[in-house]
Amino acid sequence: MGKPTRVTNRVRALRFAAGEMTQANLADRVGVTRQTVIAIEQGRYSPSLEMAFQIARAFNVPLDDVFQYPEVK
Amino acid sequence: MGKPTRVTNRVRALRFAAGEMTQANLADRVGVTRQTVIAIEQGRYSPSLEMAFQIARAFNVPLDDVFQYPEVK
DNA sequence: ACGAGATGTCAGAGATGTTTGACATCATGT
DNA sequence: ACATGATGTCAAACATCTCTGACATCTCGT
Repeated sequence: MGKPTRVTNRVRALRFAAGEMTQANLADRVGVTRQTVIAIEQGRYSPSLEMAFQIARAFNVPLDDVFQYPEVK
Repeated sequence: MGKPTRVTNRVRALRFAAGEMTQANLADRVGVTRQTVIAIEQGRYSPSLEMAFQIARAFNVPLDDVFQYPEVK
């Protein structure tokens, strides 16, 4: 619905790297719904800052490891 | 309006540190309105991830230098 | 063949973030 | 005294993000 975001992320990769972590697992850990995880993995929109922090924490990595913002506009 | 956020920020400090940067200046640079800058500086809500990235870029610092997320919940 | 788990789609309702515009206060300089 | 710029408040419209729930597809194990 929203305009596609410029922010990219490595959520899916990190999730697999973390072992048997499913979308539902991650959603639980972060405290959001599976829908939201799906939408983010697909880059349909960028999450709120709070959620971005929580996701990074779920993987125990800094925020910049999960989300990237392209150089210029 | 929104529930107060857990995310804290150093926008105001960075703005002063950057010299004569006013709220309106920053808002322009980042592409948002002055209202939004005010609300964020006051911690009334946390910005979107995109905006957080843009703000960090406006100050030429990493995102974690501007926004912090407290340890636990 | 069947059931269960993981991923995905769709649509609508609800919550949060952003804009617009009008106006108030304080400090500064002329 | 007046004008200007910087900061702040308020309220309502608007945009974006998140949730709920129902359902489809694929894979895997039994």
